[in-house]
Amino acid sequence: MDKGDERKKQFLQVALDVFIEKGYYGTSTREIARRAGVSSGLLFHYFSNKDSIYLELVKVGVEEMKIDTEIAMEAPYEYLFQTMKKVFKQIESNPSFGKMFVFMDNVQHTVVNEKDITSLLESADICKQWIPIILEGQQRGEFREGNPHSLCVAVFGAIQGIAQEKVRIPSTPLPKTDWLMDMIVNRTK
Amino acid sequence: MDKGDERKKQFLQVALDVFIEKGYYGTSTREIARRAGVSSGLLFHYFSNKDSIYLELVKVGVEEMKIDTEIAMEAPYEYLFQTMKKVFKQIESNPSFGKMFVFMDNVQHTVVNEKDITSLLESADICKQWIPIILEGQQRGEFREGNPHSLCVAVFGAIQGIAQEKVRIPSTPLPKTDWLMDMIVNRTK
DNA sequence: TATAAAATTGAGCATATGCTTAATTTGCAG
DNA sequence: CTGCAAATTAAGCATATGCTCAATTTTATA
Repeated sequence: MDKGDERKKQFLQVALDVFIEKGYYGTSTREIARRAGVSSGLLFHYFSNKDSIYLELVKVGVEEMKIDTEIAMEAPYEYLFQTMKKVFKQIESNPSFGKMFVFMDNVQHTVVNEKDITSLLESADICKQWIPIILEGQQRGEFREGNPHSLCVAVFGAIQGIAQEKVRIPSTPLPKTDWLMDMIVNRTK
Repeated sequence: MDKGDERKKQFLQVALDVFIEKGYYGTSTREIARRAGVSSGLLFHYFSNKDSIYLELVKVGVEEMKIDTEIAMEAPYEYLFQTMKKVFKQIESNPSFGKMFVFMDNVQHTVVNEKDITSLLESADICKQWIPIILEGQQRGEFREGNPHSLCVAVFGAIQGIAQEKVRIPSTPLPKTDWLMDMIVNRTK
């Protein structure tokens, strides 16, 4: 394994922690370097600037947030259910997955003057991905009536909230997937 | 009305906006002053330092988050339902209420080296306030079985998520209170 | 109008930040 | 061991930040 790649990965891991704790602006390149136990100059040997570290993390996050729209459209209820289950399982077993979740939430709510990031984020907008699927689920009678955007925000807000709490307090017990499904599922059927 | 109080209120309003956009560390006293249209020196005529502006906002937020435990214990379901309704109504009609909601969420997830803030936040911990009430609701059979902490995080995560989206995109339609109640209500009864 | 208090400015100090760069160390193929 | 590329450091520059303070303007009141 390339030693340089190892370093780079280490920097990204450390940067993720600091970004979560202090946000984009509160994170200094010096602190990332310090937590990695090296000089700050080395950071700029691997990354061209602070933004590029952030951007690289955002790219990873965007990739993780992407869903398979085709499969989802075939069985909205089943897909949402399985996706939630998978996400919770990952959050439980792999701390860095939860961290990435929290990070992406912060990213969404932080104004950063970098058009690369802004455009990247549009492609990671959960609502944009999910609204068509929710609509499909409603047409099939699997999901309850109501504004799909609201439903989306409620469901994923809950997931985000849970992830946040889990990262802050790792002992937080995760909810049952059914509870969240009850928010969106059509029970009148 | 005292002119000084007016200024102070203006600073707090502006600061809330910047804190939400850029977080604690990304917010500079100069930017707050600039957005208020005055020199940065004036800011320190009204506030002793940056932390004290932040702290004052946190205090307002904590006050708004407090619930009346006694009434809540008497009728958990009804209280949660009414509280949610009130919160949504306020978010819809009063933008600064929604902002404060988002701000308090950011505050919870930002590490700030100020013990005053840390201790203040403990008293504003939503889960600490709600878990006993959820337990009471479960004993009465109004709320479903399951870990109260999980239930709490799920419900309030959803509310937070909705508030976030509403502040970022004011046209976001709010969900029906019933949807969120379905997450926690006992439907087997 | 005179005067004191309050409001406001703008320059500036000490420190922190993003980033560069020349110099030094490390690791390794020949 | 030698030599060379990659890894790493440390100093430093330009700028931004939190905050102070003396000086100026505005306001109010007698």
